[in-house]
Amino acid sequence: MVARELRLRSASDFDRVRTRGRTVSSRWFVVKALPNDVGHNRYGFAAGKRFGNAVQRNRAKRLMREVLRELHPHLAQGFDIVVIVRNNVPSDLTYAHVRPDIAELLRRVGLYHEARPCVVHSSG
RNA sequence: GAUACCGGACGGGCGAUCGCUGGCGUUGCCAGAGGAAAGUCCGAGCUGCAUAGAGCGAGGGUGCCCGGCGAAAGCCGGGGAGACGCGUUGUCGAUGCGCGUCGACAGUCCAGAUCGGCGUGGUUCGCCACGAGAGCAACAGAAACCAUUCCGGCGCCCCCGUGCGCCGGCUGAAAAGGGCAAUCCUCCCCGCAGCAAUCUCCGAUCGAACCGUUUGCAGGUUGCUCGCCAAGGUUCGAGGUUGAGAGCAGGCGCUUUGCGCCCAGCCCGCUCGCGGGCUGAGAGAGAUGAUCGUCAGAAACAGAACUCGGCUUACGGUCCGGUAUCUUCA
RNA sequence: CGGGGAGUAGCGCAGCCCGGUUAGCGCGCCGCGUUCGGGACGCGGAGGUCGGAGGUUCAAAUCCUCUCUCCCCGA
Repeated sequence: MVARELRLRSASDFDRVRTRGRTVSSRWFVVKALPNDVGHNRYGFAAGKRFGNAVQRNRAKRLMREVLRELHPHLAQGFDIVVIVRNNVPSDLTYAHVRPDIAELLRRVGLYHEARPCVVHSSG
């Protein structure tokens, strides 16, 4: 989980990032990023109604939050970032599947520069 | 012992590191989703609106009997009308009996009666009132709901026909005795809406009242004066936002860093109904997660959103009880 | 989270309230005719678990219960 100051809180913030932010996507996730004037990053997570029931939507959001919690110290600051899970993701998803996918998307959007992308992360 | 079905209980435990939400005495400590939290099918609390009482109308209500629990919904136990299946009286049918499964079933008994029984409601416990109607049944069949006479047989009127009476018949769910109230209706019961309810505070904005003094370049109304308007200030009211708080997290009260009483669960003591101790989720883009170790272990359905009591639906695995079948041993 | 509505042929809809004949209409589809050919037109035809399961009834698209999917509204 991410601390409250680092979360996107209002619907207007979400709409601004979703309409004007830069978008990259993979088979399972969509990442949108937009510079802000707060001085640090803020994160928002979304799972649509068609993704599954409440348990499956909460599960997906928690996995996304966990990935962003770990990657947050290594990211460029000053952006609002929205991570959206797509509806075709299998329901037996685990952290080991989610983390490389989102890290690759953040690298492609230019916020994440990992020295050796294939190495096992230290906090495992 | 195995398999299947039915009913009930449990709904992973312990440990390590990182992280989240709330509280507190804040380098930390404590607490932190369910049996269904779900569907929203019922009933209550709570809140706002409406409302004298009563009646009429609309809409809704799974409604046998007895006993128990409950605030109510409803649940538990027993019994009955009735339905279906199996067995049995040689077979088929009818009927009777036995067993099993079910049993959302009010609107009556009696040939009839202003009487009586029974049921419902009211009651001053003496008794009183009410228990009334309508509709539907395709196709087939002679005939389908105040019955009827198509066919055959028998009997009677002297004989035939006609007629009358009795018996039988194909059809159909049902053939004169009823069926349907998960048809209308009658009896009985029910105010409407819901925490995105509702209440409080702050802001934009709007309205009303009052103030608006002296000097000087100082808004508009004719150049000036007065007056009026505008700007500004104060008070009151309206308004109700992507705002804040309450509702809201065991409850209530008080002399409010706390104390007292009460409620529920668990544990302990025991003089056996009392005493003591511990515990009580409360978010607001919405808190329970991640990586591992271990136990035989990769486990289903599934996430609190105002609260509580039920109903229904979903569910891997383990344990307990019952029934049926098979196998082994005695 | 709360409150409502709808599922019927490939598509859009009737029928449901008040149960009973073959579940009907328009567009679409198929075949034939017409035309040099196509369209239009005319004739004929196919296509339906009435979202799913259970119940009431002699009989259910219709009545009752449960369930699935979709849509709308409420700060």
